[in-house]
Amino acid sequence: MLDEISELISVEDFPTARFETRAYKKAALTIATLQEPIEEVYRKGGLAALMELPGVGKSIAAFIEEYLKTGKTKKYDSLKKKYPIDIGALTSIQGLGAKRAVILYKKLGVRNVDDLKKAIEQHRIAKLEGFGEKSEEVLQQGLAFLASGSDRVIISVGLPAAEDLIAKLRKSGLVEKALVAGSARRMRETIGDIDILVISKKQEEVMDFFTKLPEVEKVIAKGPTRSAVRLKMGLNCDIRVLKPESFGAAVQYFTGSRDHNIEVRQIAIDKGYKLNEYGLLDKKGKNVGGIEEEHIYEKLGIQWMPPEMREARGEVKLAQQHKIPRLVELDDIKGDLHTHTKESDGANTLEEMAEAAMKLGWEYINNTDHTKSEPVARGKDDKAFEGILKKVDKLNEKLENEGKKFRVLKGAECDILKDGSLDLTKKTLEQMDCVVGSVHQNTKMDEKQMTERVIKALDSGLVNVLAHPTGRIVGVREPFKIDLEKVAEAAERNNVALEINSNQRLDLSDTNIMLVSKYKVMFAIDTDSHRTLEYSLMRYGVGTARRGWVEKERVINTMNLGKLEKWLDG
DNA sequence: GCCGTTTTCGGCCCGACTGTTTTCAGTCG
Repeated sequence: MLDEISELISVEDFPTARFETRAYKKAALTIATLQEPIEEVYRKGGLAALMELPGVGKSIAAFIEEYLKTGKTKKYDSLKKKYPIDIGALTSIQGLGAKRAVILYKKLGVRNVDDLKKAIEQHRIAKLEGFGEKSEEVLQQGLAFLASGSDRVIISVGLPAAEDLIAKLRKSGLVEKALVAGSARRMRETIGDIDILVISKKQEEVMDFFTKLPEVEKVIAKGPTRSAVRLKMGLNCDIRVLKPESFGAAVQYFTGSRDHNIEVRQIAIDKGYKLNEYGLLDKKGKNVGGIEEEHIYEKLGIQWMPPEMREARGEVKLAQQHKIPRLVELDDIKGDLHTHTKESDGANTLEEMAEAAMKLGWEYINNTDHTKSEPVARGKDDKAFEGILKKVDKLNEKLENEGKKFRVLKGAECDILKDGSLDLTKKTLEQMDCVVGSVHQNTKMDEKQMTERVIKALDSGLVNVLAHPTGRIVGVREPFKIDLEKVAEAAERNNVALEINSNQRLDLSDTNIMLVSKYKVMFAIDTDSHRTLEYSLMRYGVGTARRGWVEKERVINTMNLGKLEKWLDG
């Protein structure tokens, strides 16, 4: 409702309309990204608690209270009476904003997406004043795009696509510098578009080259400094050609996030500067920023921070105090504690998995085939694990004889059953170096039951890592209900590491990592690889950990083998 | 309508691109 109000006010022309639009938009965003339902906030703290929320003041707090009490609000109803249109759906169409949506309503009676479709079919839009053939075409394409259901893609798909484009730009010889900005640089779990920044003296040639790449499906906009295309893979991609002296500011600006930038820009203003994508400008309008974004932060007296942290979650304040932590890096990773082989549902042999891990410079992997309750994944019972463990011993012996400094740990991805018991006997599990416990089935239980189930497994003392603690799969499966704080408490108590799964799960997520970080809990960043190629996913787990502000010291697979073994025994 | 270690009144980001226009409004990021 707040979003709709924001849109509808934007078409009004009273003097402060554009600012009220922004105010409602901000409040809507705050509430949409709240960690708990707004009902809870109000129930706990009433009107005062509502007004504590960023962007929520007296009026909007009263609005929320009215809604929670009566299920409706006068403000919304009266605006909807004036503009009885589905403004949210209409403005979600690329190329259609609130103003023209209202014009379409007033002139043609278009109230929703279906009406718009009809108006386009009847060719009525091109004839309107202020519109034209091209406008009608743009709307038609916008509708088609909407229908195609194009959405955000997971970072492990989006970032490589962006990096391929960067590689092509560099190879073209037309650019002096090229990099990916935006949410991909921040390693957000999903990205909605790709932002590319380049320095080049050959603006026009770069744009020609880029818009004609085979990956491009359609050119949306093309100018000397900015072009936008739709890629065949379904994402939009923006490219900007910059002058060297603006590059630092542009990298900072286009990396975002938007909220982070608002905070940084405020500091610039306080210090008498003006910060935009072209530079950090002093009072005389002279650009004092530099070619690297570090210069911008430096000049503002803020410590530079990794892009993954820039989500307006307190990092700016921390940077002002020069207390930015040293986050875990891909190079810190010494091995992978969650891997599968052909033995269960993987694609490679144990030897191949070990070989590939050695090539990455890792010191160990943990061999974790599925257990018997996962027949689909060809899970193994106690008897079968006897054989598997022997195989691991044999391989380790062979590696040692060859003088290789590498170890395969004995483990399993052991199902945590419905009642919290484990899918293998104590005897089998005790022979293992590192047991990864995970919930795969009966995930629909209520929060209390699920929490107790997992805690019981952790309290068994047999589990070393809790895999994908919320069970979610990005874009596929919602997390199950579980009280992660209680789980973290149990994990701390039992010396169990919580997994940050690098595969399509990205579980724990960045915000969940932050949630459990108040406990002295350790993490394991795993790839859950089912083939050697999936080891490359490790960077996304590390990225997610970094988004949760995780330091190297909190990650057990940054330890060398000796230290890790000690930790596992402890 | 929100916000405030310089302000409780007076600010609030702004430039690029496009289409429909003869100088600009709408949309987007």
